[in-house]
Amino acid sequence: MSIASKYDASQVEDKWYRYWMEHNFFHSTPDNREPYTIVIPPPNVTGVLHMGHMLNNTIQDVLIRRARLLGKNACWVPGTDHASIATEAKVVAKLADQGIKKSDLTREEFLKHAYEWKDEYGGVILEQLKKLGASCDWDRTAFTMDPHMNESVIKTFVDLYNKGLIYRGYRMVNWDPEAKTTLSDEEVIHIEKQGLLYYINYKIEGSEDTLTIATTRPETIFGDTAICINPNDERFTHLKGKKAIVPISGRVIPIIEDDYVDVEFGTGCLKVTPAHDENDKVLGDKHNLEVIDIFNEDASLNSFGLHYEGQDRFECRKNIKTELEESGVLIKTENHINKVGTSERTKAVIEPRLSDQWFLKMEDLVKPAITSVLETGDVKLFPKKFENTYRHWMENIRDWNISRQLWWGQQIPAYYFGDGKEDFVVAETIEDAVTLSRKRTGNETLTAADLRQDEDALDTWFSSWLWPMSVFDGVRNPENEEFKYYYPTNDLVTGPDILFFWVARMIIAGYEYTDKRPFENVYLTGLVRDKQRRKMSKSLGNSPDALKLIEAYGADGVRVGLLLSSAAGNDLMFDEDLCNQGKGFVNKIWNAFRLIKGWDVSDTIKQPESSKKGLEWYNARFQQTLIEIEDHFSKYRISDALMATYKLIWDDFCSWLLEIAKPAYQQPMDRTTYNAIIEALENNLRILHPFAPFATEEIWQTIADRTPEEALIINRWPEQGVVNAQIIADFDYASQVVSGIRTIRKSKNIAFKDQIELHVVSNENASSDFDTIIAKLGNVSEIAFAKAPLEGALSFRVKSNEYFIPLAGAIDVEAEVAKIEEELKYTKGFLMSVSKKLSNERFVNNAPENVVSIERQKMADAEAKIEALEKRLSSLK
RNA sequence: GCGUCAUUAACUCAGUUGGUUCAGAGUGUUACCUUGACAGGGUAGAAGUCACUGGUUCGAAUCCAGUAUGACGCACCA
Repeated sequence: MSIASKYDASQVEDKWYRYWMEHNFFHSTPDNREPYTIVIPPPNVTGVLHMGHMLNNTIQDVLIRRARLLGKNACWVPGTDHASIATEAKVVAKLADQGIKKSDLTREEFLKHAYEWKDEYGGVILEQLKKLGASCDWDRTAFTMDPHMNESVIKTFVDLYNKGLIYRGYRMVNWDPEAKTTLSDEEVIHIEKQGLLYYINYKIEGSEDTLTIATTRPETIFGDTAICINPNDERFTHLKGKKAIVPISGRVIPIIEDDYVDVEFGTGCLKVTPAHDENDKVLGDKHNLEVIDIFNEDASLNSFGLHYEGQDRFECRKNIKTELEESGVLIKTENHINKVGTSERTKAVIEPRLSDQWFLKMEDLVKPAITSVLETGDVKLFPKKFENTYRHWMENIRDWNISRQLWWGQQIPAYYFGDGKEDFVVAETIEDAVTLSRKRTGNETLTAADLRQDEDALDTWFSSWLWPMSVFDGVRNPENEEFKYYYPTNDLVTGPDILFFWVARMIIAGYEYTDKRPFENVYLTGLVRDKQRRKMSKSLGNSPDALKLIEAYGADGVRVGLLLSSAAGNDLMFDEDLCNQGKGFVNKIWNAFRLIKGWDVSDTIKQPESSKKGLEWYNARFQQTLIEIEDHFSKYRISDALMATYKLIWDDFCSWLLEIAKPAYQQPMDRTTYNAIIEALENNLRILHPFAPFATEEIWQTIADRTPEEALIINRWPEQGVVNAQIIADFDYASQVVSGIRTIRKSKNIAFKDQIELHVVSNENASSDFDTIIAKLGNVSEIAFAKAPLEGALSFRVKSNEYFIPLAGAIDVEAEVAKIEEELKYTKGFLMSVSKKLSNERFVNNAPENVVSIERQKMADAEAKIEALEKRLSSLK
């Protein structure tokens, strides 16, 4: 059989993915094994796969595949969320292309379009995950607006309302004029923007005097209902009790006093616009000011804006500047940097706006979520540094605005039976609402037709915070078998950017509804950045096309590349070279397999000693690495686990073991060694499988014909044995001897095919177990023991052992002397520092015993080496 | 403004209770090596004042304080 010298992922990956799917290996049903569960952070239906998804889904797949190999019942639940704002915007835009306005549609008609859109595009990202190799249980694919998920959300809302935790309030909220909806505080991103500070004169009523205010938003003067000064500000005592006249509108407003005003800032006179500023609203409430809302829902001016009616706020700002200038009341403008709230989704500048919204009281709900993460460790964050951020948010939490003025999402189950603000009931179904309304009103003739459901939908996160429960139907049926089996889930892998949006809220919901954590460990990945350290994002266009990367490097290559340099929680500077390295690694093990497969095997020859010893050593190294990997995984140091695997396979297996075992050209190999090498390769495939699932399965299945039950994906993780540390140390010593030989060959241009002799003056009592290996790898005809240094030979030393390679002629005594003198100098310096340490009484008395004895050993080693070097030197002179 | 985290080789990063020849890895780079697994390879080498300044200690990349730079989070004064 001929095997390609280059591994071609494109020929392999789809084949095995199909095979795994056909045999249902990703599917999980409850049984008596220990469950291991992950729920995917549901990507939103408008999304396409980007680097962040690639990273965190690769990590999840590594964890799931490893759990599967460890014999656990691994269940990875995939799905998507409905992303109300983003999706509604897409659907509105698509309809606009077809000449349809949302306002011309009924809610039902709009939702029909939205579902059509979702059915067409909503699954794209999940299909892309398959290319990456994600072994999700696709039969369980969930969507936050599936009927049973909707029911769970509504049930939760009603329950929280009945507990008195949800209330309706008239508040200043964050209004996104583009999406025409409110946002929660978490959805607002503050960005520094260069703006202007406008200084504007207001006339004082009944006098020719003026006062000057400073504002960043001159267009809001139409909403001014007071001027506020600090009562202690002596500059303005003459203004007390007077009234001011707003420019343009000519409205007369009171001058009020409040020490909220900062004397230092601006002019010391503050215009108060209660409808359009949170702090002004507070002032307004305190001083009983009128509230004038000057904006429409798209942030254009309404009739209070007079001749600016209909203009956008920013357009108006420009125009009003001109008018104020012309009328001479605009004194000056200054550059001013201020932080402006923008919408996370639409990037629109947020407009503070007063309106009726639904809120969830957070104060008591967060308590178990604080205790579990910060005190009991019931839920653990990796890396730990996020605990501080978490604490800060949790301890300063504000009530959550959960209503959105959108149609795409779960409609709020509040039903109005009258025009009063309090004339509503909250119920899971319209039937219940009717019953409740009859009770409230005493009107027994009331029917569903008399009720009007609240127009608003719920925040998408109000669905996804239930995710770990609702995907197993645990909200509606907490006693169902699956929920009891899979919940609490084990690990959650996500980006730190949704720590509050999602992770914290899931923890809150988990404890509120099950009294249990929703998951045990939260692994927060870093952000993927480009080489200029910019965050990769769709809007910057600096994210490489995920599928093209997979095409170019193979899914395995991309997975390995991404993981190699992504320590937990640290940002990842993405560079395509990493994928290339991943691809190179896959190719390396492929070629190792090719080499092994190409050997002729003979049953009649005996196993060479070198192979036997080499295998003993490799097995010890393998066991040692297994422990290391285990330790890395336990700390979520995925990249370290991969690097340990990488080095084991590349350095120990390929560079050492295969070179040791390799038979001479066109010679066969003994059966014992061959079988052992295959076994070692299979073990390597087992531990590499989570990182590079496709290539490992391909090699696994090519090694031998396997039944589906024997597929690698459902095979077993190698068993942990005892590590023989001595053999590893002895081999390490031998490898230094090999390295010494190579260095000399290199420096003297002795070709490898030319055999050499090696003479040893043994001072070290080193093990001779690996002499056959030294002979083979150094192409040494004979290892001879000598009592004294050899004349006319090149030399090197390992510890205090001296090695000589006789070389006819061409020995440069002077160079040899210089080399030895340098080694001597270094070793003496080293000895000095060690003996200085040991002669320090306080060190010997205070340092732990083992540290002192290590230092003693170092001193003895150095002394022995110096002695050998000096002997050698005198023999040369 | 407050807080958190970072700063180690040309690049990306490890360094896990302060103590091995502890100053590391991978990539890159330099020199040499291609009939026989792999040039996506091999062998050997070079490369760092562990940001800076002090302190604690027998001993500091590691602990403490301050400074600088950067990232992130939170709150903001119009």
